[in-house]
Amino acid sequence: MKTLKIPEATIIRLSVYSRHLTEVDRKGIVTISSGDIAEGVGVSPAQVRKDLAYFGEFGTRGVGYNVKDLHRHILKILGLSQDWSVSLVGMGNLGLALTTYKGFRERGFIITSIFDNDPKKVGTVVNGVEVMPVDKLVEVAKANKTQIGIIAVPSQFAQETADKLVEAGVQAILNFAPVVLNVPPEVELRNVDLAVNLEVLTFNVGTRRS
Amino acid sequence: MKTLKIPEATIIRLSVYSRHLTEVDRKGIVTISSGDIAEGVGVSPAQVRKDLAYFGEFGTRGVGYNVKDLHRHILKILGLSQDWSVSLVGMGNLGLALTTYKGFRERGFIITSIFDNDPKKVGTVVNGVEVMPVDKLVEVAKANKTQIGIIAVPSQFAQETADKLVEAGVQAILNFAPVVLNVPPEVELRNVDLAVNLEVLTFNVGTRRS
DNA sequence: TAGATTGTTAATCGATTAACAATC
DNA sequence: TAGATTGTTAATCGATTAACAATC
Repeated sequence: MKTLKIPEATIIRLSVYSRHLTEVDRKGIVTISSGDIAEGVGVSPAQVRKDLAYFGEFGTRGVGYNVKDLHRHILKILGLSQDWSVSLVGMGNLGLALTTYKGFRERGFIITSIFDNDPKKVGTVVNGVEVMPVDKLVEVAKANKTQIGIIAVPSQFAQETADKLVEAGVQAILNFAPVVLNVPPEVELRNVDLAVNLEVLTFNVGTRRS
Repeated sequence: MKTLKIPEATIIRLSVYSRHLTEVDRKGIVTISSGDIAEGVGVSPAQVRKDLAYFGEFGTRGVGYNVKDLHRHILKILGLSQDWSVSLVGMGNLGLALTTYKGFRERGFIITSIFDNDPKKVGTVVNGVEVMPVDKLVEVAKANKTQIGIIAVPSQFAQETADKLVEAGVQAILNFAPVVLNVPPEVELRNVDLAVNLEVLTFNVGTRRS
């Protein structure tokens, strides 16, 4: 098995293709070409074929790709042929939104524990999961074999939360706090910065030739 | 003024530098080198200098950059030396989280109108802004000179929401629905897909040599 | 066979890194 | 002046696009 370096942009697009294939499959369409996929998601056909080619040969020349088959392959590639146990830390408005976000469960991300330090929140049940004090994080997340931690706490508590998640043995962390976190290299870290997205927009608006 | 094409990655990093400079300035530090910034945000010093060089010469050789001065310049570049009037559509849990998100107001993004079609939500006041029916969107957003629209509605309503925002004359749209939207080229569009972020993580976890 | 579409290579384009002259 | 650090160029690395042979 060759381990070519895969561009992250390719992974993001695979995720988008996959969602598109869900739609296409729902419509009962059996076969799809790279051109069809490309049109559906707004990239070039060559890009679609190139992205898929990193992982194997999934199509038939002259015909295209079998929708169900390709979809299965992409889900497998993305690691979505299994469920993932997720721990969410921080039950503010963002935490609540993430907990109830349909897109997570649909893709196999199951929130199995929730932590917050607010005594008013501890003990309440959100989406079927009881909110526990952050003190319990390491113990509970370990016991649950939690694989992914989501940080939705205020920035000043983000690093200590990350430390606890690492101690609990998570493999990956998704961080919504706009700070740079330090985690050991064996833990995958990804940052989502909501304000940055608006700032890219305002930069683009500002530099538009008009 | 030369209009070199600026990488989007540069814009994202400028946003990160800017947030770091807020911290540094708060500590009372007056001068900072590209190496200090680099260390603070986890990139290389050359990258910092290159990013800044797209926009001018902000430092002093042998000395570094004046913190306040550089910060002001970056904010100006990002279009943050003015406030932006933002309209939020969809007052679900995500909409609520976005409305109360401190990071937006801090950076000059002011949510001036909120729309939802749920009669139970219409008329309520969230963070000082009254929720209005989506029917009113075009009229109200126009009257407010709304510049940015945020889409936080279920996927199946995302395109019609985008259409209304375009009709209202917004310059940019931030879309949280995991669908591909069509908007005219003069409207800037950016998609935030929360599930994709988790999928990049699970892909990386799955392909780790271990 | 003729038409269609993949998989893959080569060419192009773009972004990052390294190195260093300029200069405070 | 000596030391430090920028701004910028050249070299490297990586990703996208175009083209086309393979093949259904």
